[in-house]
Amino acid sequence: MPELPEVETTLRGLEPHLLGRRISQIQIRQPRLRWPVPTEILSLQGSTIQSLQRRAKYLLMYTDQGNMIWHLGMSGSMRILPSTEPSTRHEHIKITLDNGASLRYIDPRRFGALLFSDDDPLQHKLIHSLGPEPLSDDFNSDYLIESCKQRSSAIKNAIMDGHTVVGIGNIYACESLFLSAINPKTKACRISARRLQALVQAIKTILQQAIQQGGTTLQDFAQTDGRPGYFSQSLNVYGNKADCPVCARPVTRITQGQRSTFYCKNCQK
DNA sequence: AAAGACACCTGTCCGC
DNA sequence: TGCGGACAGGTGTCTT
Repeated sequence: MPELPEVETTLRGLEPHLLGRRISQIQIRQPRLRWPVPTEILSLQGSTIQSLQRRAKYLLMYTDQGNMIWHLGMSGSMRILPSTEPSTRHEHIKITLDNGASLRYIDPRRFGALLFSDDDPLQHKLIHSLGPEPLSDDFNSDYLIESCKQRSSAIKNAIMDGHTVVGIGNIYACESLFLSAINPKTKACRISARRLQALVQAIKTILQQAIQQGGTTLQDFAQTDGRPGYFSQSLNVYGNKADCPVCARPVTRITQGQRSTFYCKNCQK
């Protein structure tokens, strides 16, 4: 999916089009997403969108009649289009606004979700027990050192676990470990405090840069205006497309937790 | 509590 | 060209 920078990019693209707008119609073209789209969503027709928020990789939409919790899964994206624009093959949800614009949810693999929340979406069972936001002050070296102390798993798996820190998926895990020169296979509990501090900094730097570039597009992701995410050009190891930019040796691909890991054996010890 | 495997689904790419 | 298999941004759930 869409990792944190792609969800943040989506939120920023949507905000100016949605805030204060009244929802005139909600069409569920394909209810079979990761979970069936609840029919309560339709009760938001006629409501006014008051605010948007991102928590982890969830996009929260608050209206005066209830809230929506969105997740983009592996291949989801959102676009703003004129309501007259025809729907395409994998467009599963269409929300028509009172000004002739519309929000479209597109997701070829259908691993994404749209859920309804009567009360505080931050207290939803999928969300309430998640770890800190990586760009917040709560995610700092003291915190990461403490949470790695007892962990026997590889550091890459540890930072992709949403109970440690949210928002980091396969791409940004690989890129952060490259930037901090840490071998992804190293057990979390065996990494020095100094190096974990460097990792915290690397994560914050990479995510901020990716947000500035509008995220990373591999196949499906697009910004809300249809442009791709330009951080793809800044990837150092993910995708194995080129040699290591530091030492020029080939990038290595291994499998960890059924996901591909890309790293430089020479630079990441 | 923690770690690992599996499932969900569609599309693309590569080798034969 | 066609077909089979591997692989793809995530994460809840089940099993050890």
